[in-house]
Amino acid sequence: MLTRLFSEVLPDVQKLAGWADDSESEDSKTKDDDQDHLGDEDLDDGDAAEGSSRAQSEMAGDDDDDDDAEDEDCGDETEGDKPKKRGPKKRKMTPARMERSKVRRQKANARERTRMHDLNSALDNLRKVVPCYSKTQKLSKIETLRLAKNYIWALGEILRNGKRPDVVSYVQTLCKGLSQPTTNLVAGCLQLNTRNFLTEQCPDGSRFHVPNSPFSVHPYSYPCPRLSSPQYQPGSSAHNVRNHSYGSGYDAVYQGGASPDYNSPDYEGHHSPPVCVNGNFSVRQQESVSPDTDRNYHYAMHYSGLPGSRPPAAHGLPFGPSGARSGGAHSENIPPFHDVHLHHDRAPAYEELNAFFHN
DNA sequence: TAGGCCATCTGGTCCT
DNA sequence: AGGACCAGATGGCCTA
Repeated sequence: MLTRLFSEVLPDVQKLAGWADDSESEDSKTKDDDQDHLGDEDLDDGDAAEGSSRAQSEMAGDDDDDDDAEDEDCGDETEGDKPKKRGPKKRKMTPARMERSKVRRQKANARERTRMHDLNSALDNLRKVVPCYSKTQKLSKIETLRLAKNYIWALGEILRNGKRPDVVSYVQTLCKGLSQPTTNLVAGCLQLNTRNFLTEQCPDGSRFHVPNSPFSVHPYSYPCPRLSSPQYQPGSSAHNVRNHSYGSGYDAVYQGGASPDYNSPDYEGHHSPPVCVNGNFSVRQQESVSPDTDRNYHYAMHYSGLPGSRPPAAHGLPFGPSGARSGGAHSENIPPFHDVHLHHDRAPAYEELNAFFHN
């Protein structure tokens, strides 16, 4: 069920994307003006990066650890009329104390490394459950979160409307706010034939339609500036997800059509300007359409449980179209895929989603 | 070389 | 006191 997918993925995504509450902004970052304890934190020169100058300036007074005068390094004499600082006095940095501080800092560093590794692991798992996954071309962290957010939104729209969406809206929703390379990758994953968008133009030159499409497709009323833009270089960045520039993706015009109500209060999609989905489909994507892709001219959402609609065997998906999986159903157990894959056949939720898209 | 992305270190803050 | 979480700083790697 979709609700099960929500319950599995949503908490992580909410945490990762910072959805659940924006209360962190109200997190009082009031700096305690009494920072004498900083002097106790000896910086570890061994494994530390060359590091923050602020920290090095903080430790200036700790070098002579065996010095008896403890209070001078607070700079009290320079405070002038200010009262002497209260609170615990700064303690001497004996060699033993420095050693303990060093060990404590190393332990903290190790914990932080582990924590970040866990976070990255969670992101990897998230990459595997969003509609597009490439082992060789990983989505960046921010793009993964954006795509996941869009994906959840799209699924929610399906639940709310109770009917299948048109595929263009679905793709547009998925690609909302994504960079052009990521959009290319997503479109490639969905095997959305760019021919539909780039060449199937109506005589009036302003509307598109998708012939033979099983989906209801809404015409586009506005031409996409990217297609005629000098910056639009067909095939220049297809499948190049990393090291891309977000700049060029933000000046495009959203292409109207049937789409979720992005202005609805429960859609928080204004982090980035919308992208032009049409323009994001590069021609290389079109040119690189393999015979397999041509055979799967219809969108990859057609990978469903029905006979004859399985994904290409070359993908070698370990799971059958029924969504049955050996072992646990938790996303942690999803094995890696060898290349770009759809995920709609890996869980009952996908099966249900497929039902919407299947004729 | 600039810009994007990432890993890591670090200190501050909050919580138990 | 110690751990978790966070954000800033820094440097490395890669690509256009």
